[in-house]
Amino acid sequence: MNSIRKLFDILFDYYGPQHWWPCQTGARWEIITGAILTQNTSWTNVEKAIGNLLSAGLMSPESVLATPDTELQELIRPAGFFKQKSAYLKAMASFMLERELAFEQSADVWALRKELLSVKGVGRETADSILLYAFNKPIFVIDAYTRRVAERHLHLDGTLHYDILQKTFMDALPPDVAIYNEYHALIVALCKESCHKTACGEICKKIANFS
DNA sequence: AGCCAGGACTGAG
DNA sequence: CTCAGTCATGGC
Repeated sequence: MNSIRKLFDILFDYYGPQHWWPCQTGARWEIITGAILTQNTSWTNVEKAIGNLLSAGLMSPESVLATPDTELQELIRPAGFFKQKSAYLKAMASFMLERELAFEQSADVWALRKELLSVKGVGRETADSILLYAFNKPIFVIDAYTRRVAERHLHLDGTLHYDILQKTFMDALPPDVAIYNEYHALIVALCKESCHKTACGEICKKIANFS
């Protein structure tokens, strides 16, 4: 058993299933919207922006594209970087209108990833989050939390290149959407409980026993 | 009063 | 390819 799998087992045993992505409607476009709005931004701010969009009846690619930039920017303002992100949302909305069906049908995850990376505003993490949580494709998401946990609990170099770190996790795990989905969610759960605090909680002691 | 949050783009070297 | 500068709000 490798330590990456062990950590998953410990976290799953401790926290249980997380049923991500955090979402009001569960709609695919809301997941995609959240993935873009949360770029370098706390989730509480993203929730406000998403709430504004829902209240305004603008939670779909079509309605977003039909909204003037300045109006869209006001709605997503709480999520920060609102000028950039309004453009990113529209770019992604156009892309979805064009490619959503093809994405549902294709099993070539890496080809889909490459396509997503060509959309303005979509980097590696955003692309992988969309693939995993909006389309249920088997790909592992690396983010700031993952890097923190990798360094702190798995003795890995948290500054490794995204693709390298991603491959490290994927090679150590079964190619299973449910596992990739849960693992990332569990890492977030762990970080929200203890990684920001100076003192580690009970869970960190359990992890320490193995590593 | 700063510092930072579930990044990505751009330009420079 | 690596690196700094830029983008912006809200919570602590």
